Amino acid sequence: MTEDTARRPPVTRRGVRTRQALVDAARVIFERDGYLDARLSDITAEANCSTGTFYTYFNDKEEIFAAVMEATKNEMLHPGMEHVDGVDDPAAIIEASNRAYLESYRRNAKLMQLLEQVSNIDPQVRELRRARGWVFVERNARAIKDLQERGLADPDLDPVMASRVLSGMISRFAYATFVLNDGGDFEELVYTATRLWCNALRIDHHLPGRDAMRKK
Amino acid sequence: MTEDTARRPPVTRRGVRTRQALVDAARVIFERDGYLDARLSDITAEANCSTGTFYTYFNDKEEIFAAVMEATKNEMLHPGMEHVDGVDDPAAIIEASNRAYLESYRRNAKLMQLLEQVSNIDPQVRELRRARGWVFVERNARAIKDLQERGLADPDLDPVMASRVLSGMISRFAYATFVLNDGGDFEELVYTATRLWCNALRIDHHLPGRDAMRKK
Amino acid sequence: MTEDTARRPPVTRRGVRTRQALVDAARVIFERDGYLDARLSDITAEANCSTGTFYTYFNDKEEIFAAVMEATKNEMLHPGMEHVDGVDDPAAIIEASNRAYLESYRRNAKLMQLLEQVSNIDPQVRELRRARGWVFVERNARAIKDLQERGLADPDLDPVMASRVLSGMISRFAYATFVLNDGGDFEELVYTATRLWCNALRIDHHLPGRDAMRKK
Amino acid sequence: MTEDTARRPPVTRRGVRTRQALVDAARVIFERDGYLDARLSDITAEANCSTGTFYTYFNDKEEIFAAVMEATKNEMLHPGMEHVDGVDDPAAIIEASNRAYLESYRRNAKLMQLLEQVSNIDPQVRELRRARGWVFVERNARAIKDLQERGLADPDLDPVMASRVLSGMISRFAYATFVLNDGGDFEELVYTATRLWCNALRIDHHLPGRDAMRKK
DNA sequence: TATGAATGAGAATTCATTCAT
DNA sequence: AATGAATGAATTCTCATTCAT
Repeated sequence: MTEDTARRPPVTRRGVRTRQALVDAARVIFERDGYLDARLSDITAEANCSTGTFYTYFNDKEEIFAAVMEATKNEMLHPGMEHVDGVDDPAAIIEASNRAYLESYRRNAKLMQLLEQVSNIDPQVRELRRARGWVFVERNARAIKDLQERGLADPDLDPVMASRVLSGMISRFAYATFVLNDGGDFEELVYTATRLWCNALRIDHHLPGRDAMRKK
Repeated sequence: MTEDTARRPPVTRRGVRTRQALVDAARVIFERDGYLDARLSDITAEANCSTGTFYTYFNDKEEIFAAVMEATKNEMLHPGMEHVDGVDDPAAIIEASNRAYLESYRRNAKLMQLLEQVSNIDPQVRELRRARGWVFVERNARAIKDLQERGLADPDLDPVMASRVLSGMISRFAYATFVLNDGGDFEELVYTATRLWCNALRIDHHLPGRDAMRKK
Repeated sequence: MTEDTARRPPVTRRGVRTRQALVDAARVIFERDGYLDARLSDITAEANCSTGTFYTYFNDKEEIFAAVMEATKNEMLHPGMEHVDGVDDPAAIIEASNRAYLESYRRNAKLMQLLEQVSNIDPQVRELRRARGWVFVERNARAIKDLQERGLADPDLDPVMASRVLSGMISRFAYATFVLNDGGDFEELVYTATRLWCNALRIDHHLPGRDAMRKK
Repeated sequence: MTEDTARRPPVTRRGVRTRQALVDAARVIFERDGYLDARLSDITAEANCSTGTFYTYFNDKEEIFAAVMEATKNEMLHPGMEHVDGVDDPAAIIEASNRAYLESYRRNAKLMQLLEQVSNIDPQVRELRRARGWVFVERNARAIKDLQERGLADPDLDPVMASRVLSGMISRFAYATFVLNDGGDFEELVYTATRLWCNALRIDHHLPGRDAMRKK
C-alpha cells in the first residue's frame, strides 16, 4: 500500500552500502535542518553520492524520511508499563516505565521533534506516529485493566480511554520538556509523572513523599 | 533588533481596514490550505488587494501568521481552573474548567491545528505557543496550590510541575480528539479528563460513576 | 531642455523648506547607499516627509540627483591654474592649483565617487561631468597657452590637448587616491603631481628637490 | 569565507561547454545592454539554456560578470613600458608602450567601459580593477626606476608615485577618448601621450616636432 | 549502478509612481 | 502642500526530478 512505486531494494553489496549511506546522511541532514529545509542535494552530498543516485533507492523526500524512521524504530519504540522481573508493586512498575520512556525521549529528542514536525505535514507520517502511539496506549491499557481486575485501580475508568489520556500526558510532557525545553530536574519529572499517574488510577500506593523520592 | 524591516501599523482608517482584510483573508486561506500551501497571492486575492499591498503591512508569511494568531488571541486564551461563582466544590470547578477548555478547543480546532503545525516550523511561533501554554499552566498551578493549602489536594506534588503535566494532558487530549479525530463522546471526554485530573490531585471528590455522568 | 516636465519651484516658504529638506536628505542617502541602492522612500523618510511629497518637487531619482549636484556645485567647482595674487612663478601657481584641487577632491570624495558612479549610468549626468571637467580643461589650456606665448612652456604641445591630458591626469589620480584609496602622503601627492605637470610642459622651473618640498 | 555558495566548476566536457556558452553569452549581453540592464534570462536565452542552468555555475550577475572579466583577462592585461627588442631609445620604448596600450584599449573599449561602470557598483569588481591597474603601475614604476638609475630620467621623482600618476594619465586619456568619444586623431593621441610622458620624466629625448610625427 | 548536468514551473519580492483624502 | 495607502509589472531564484552517458 505504501510501497506502490518504491524502488526495489538493493541487490548488490555496493547497493546496500549506498542506500545505507543515504539513510544515515538523511538522518544527519533532517536533524540539522529540519524536514522542510533539508534538500535532497544536501543529503546526497552528505552521503558522498550524486543526486541521481538518490532516485535509485527512493522516490522522494517522504520516502527517505520513512526509511529514516524505519531505521530508528528500535530507538523510538518506547517501553511501556510492563512487568519488571521480580517486582510486583504497581507504583514501582509505573515509575520504571515512566523513567524509561522519559529517558528514551530525552535521548532521541531531535528525532521526536522531527517526527512531530513531519506528522503535521505528511499524512503518512501522521499515521505512523499514531500507530506508534497506539502500541504504547494499548500496552498501558492492558496493564490498567489488569490492575482494575486485581482491585488495585479505580474501576470507574475505561481502561483504553484512561490509557489514552495518561499515555498522551506523558508524551506531551516529554515533548514540552525535551523539545520545547521547558526544563526541570529529571528525577522530579519522573516523580511527578509517576505520582500523578498513580493517583489518577487511584492506585493504593504507599508512595513516599517527594523529598524521600528525590534522595534516590 | 529582530524588527529590522517591520512594517509600521496603519494610521488611516483605510489602512486599518486593509490590514484587517488581509488578516481575515489569511485566516481563511490558512485554515483552508494549511500554512505551507498557502500562497501570499491567494491571501491578497481573498483580501481583494494587490500583492504589493501585502508588503505594506507584513514582511512575509510568518509575520501575517503571527498577526492572525494575535487577532485570535481572545478566542484561544483558554479558560483555566478558576473560581466559578457560587460554586466551591473543587471537582465541579475542575469539570467546568475542562469542559470550557475542550469546548474552546473544539470551536477553534482548525486554528489549533495550524498553531501546532507552524510551531513545528517557525521558532517564533513555537515561542508563542509555549508562552500561551504557560499562561494556562500558571493559572492552574495557582489553583492547585490553593487546593493544597486548603488541605484538599495531594500536598506531595509541586504545584507548577503538576500543573505542567496535567495542563499538557488536557491539551494533548484535546489535540488528539479534535485535530487527529480520535473520536469519543464529548461528555465522556469531559468526564474522563475531570476524573483523571481529580484523581491525580487526590481531590477528595464524591464523583458519580461513569453512567450517571453520561446521562447529563 | 532638461527642465521639460520639472515641477515648478516652490512658492511658499514651507515649500522651499520641504524641497531643501529633500535635497539634503538625498545627499545623505546617496552618500550612504550609493545611487542605485538609494530608495526614494529612504530619502523621504530622512527628510521627514511622505513619499507623495517627493513628487511635488521632483519627477524621479535622476532629477533629485541633479538637484543634489546643483546644490553642491560650489563645493565641486575645482580651482584651476589661475593667477595667484603677487605670485608669478609658474611652478608655484601650478602647485597651488594642484593642492587646491586635491584638497577639494579629498573633502568631497564621497560626492565625487557618486558623480563617477552615476555618470556611468545616466547620460545626463555624464554630460554634467564632462561639462564640469571641461571648465577645468579650458582654464588650464588658457594658462598653458599663456606660458607658451611667454616662452616658458614647450611650444610643441597643443594647449587644449595637453590640458585635457594633464587635467585628466590629476582628476584620475585624485580618484584613485581618494575614492579607490590608493593612499599616499598628501604632500608627496602634491609634489609629484606638480613636478610631473611642470616637467610635462617643460616649464623652466627651478624646482627644489623632493626633500626640500616635503619640509614645507 | 566569501565563497559560501560558490558553484563548483564543471567536471564533464558537456559542463565545460555549457559554462563557456554562458560566459560568452554574458559578454554579448553585457556589451549590448550594459551591466544594469542585462537580465539573467537574456543571458541564458543567448546561451540556449534554461534559467536554472545559470545557477549551476553562478550565483548571480556579479559572479558571471567576474567570470567574463576573468575570461578576457589576456585581452585586457595591457602591455606596459617594457623592453622592445633591439631598441634602446627610451622615448621609442615609451611611444611603443603607449601605442600598444591605446590600441588595446580601443579594441576592448566596450569591455573597458563595462569594467568602469561595474567597478562603481560592485566593490569586488572595484578591487579587480584596482589590482589590474597596479600590475600596470608596478611595471612602469620598474621602468622608471631603471631609467633613473641610468641617469636618463628625473631623479627627484618617486618611481611608484610617478608611475601612479602617469599610468593613470594614460588610462584616463584612453577612457575619455574611446569610451566618452572625446575624439582626436589616433596618431596625435599617441604623440601627445608620449611627449607628455617623456617630458614629465625629463627624458632627454630628441623628439621630432608635432608635424613630423603626424606624417608617420 | 552511478553520475552530474539540464530543466522549468512557480512563488516571493521590490519599489517607483499614482491618487484619493 | 502634504499625506500615506495602493498598485503591479518585472525579475530573480529554488530545487525536485529527469536523463544521457
